Amino acid sequence: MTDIFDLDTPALLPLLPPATKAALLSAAVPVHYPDGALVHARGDRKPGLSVVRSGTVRIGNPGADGSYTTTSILGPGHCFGEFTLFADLPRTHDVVAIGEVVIDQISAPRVMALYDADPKLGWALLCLATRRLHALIEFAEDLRRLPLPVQLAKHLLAMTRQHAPASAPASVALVQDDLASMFGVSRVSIGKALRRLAAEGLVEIGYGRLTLPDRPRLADWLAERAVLMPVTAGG
Amino acid sequence: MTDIFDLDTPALLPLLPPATKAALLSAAVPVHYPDGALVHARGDRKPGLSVVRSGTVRIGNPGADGSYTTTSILGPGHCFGEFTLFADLPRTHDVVAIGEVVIDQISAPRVMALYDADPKLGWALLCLATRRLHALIEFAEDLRRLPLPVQLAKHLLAMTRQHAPASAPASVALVQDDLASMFGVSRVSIGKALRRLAAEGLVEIGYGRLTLPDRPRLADWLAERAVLMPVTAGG
DNA sequence: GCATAATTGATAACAAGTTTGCATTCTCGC
DNA sequence: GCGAGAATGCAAACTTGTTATCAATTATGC
Repeated sequence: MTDIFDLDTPALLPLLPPATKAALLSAAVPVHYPDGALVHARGDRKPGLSVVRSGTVRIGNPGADGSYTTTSILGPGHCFGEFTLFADLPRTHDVVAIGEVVIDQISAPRVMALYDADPKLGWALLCLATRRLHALIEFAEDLRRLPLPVQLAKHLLAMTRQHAPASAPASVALVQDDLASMFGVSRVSIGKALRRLAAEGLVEIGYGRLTLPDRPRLADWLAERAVLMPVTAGG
Repeated sequence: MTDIFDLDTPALLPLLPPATKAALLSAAVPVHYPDGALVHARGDRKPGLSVVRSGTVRIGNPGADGSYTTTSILGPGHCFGEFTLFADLPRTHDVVAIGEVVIDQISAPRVMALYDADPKLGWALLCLATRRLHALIEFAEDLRRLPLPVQLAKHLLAMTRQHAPASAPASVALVQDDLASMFGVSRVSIGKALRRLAAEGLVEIGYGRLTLPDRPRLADWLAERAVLMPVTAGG
């Protein structure tokens, strides 16, 4: 499973033309991390771009009270570290390996050189950044306006968007605690929300697993409850 | 007053070298809008970059129930419309003029031409996008973890960051209803939160105006309550 | 000055989420 | 099979925010 919670944002590598991609990867140093290893820590100053080659990483931050907020879970082809390059910021999040992971690390000077040599890289990074920004703005808006069950349904649907065919049941391996840390609410609330969706037959609750038996119906159910007209990419 | 709620993000124009800035502005068509005019509407398809020349605009969206969420209020030098250029999205927000406004409108083809001709433009846009992304991620995190009075205090402080000297009292012209729409909460809650801050002497509540009598003390107060270590640019 | 509109304050009934503690159910390894 | 650990279900007391309504205060135009 690749992108559990990527807010439906594309990965970097597929956005790059072959030549640009090759140049980027040839400038990279692959680094192996065991399960649970800290790839970067919030506050680190060393700038650079990182691309997931294999495995998944969790992007998030521990709170002062011991709670943990997961911002994103990234799979192969996804990148992180742009903040350190363009916003002149230290690492803003902890990055932790989930299982065995290989990360292509590209130092800041090499990224800069590539940026100057090939405008396609900057273009792809801009596409990525704007799409993430958009996804995040919508997420933040949802966070403020939608009741939890609706938010939850929306994201479960987004998580399974690439599961084909679209009309078939889809299931995700997820533990309620993880959902809680993603939405910043307690497990109790997640449980309640899930059971409400389950009561309507929109999800089936399993042990460490959720199933969406009828995604088209879920989509309809969501459309009735959206506060905003949906806006999607493409014409 | 320029940027009421810009999450402390820099404007585009100051990020551009003089030559790039001149090229961009010479490709622009200045358009005048009266108070309350709709500059763009959510869902519009016409892509292009817009730069505020004078006045302020409110970026936000009406909800299905008639409520309104303000995402941002932008002053001179700030830009919007990147989503339509790089993310292949229609307008994601309504943009409404606050008072008389002049906007420099730059069509998509002209922006593309400039992007190819001058890497500095892409660089500046990347800086902007990543900083906004960062600000928004932190905002979303605050939204989930901080109690309202703390959020409020944090943003009041951010709003007055450019008021010099830093140790002097600062005041912002703001109506409680506006704050409510920014935070996506009711006016009642904003009132309560403000009165709580006022009880500690951290803010003074006026009519259509809030004053921070002792910003250093407010900063200390905030530091005690932050869930995350602060991360700032530079350094 | 004074009426009017805008803004803020206050209250009550209600909804949603939190924390805490414990019971129950499921899975996996042996 | 069965036990241990993981994951989920449930309940009670509490906190925070919401809606709705009305009162009090402050600017502003004439």
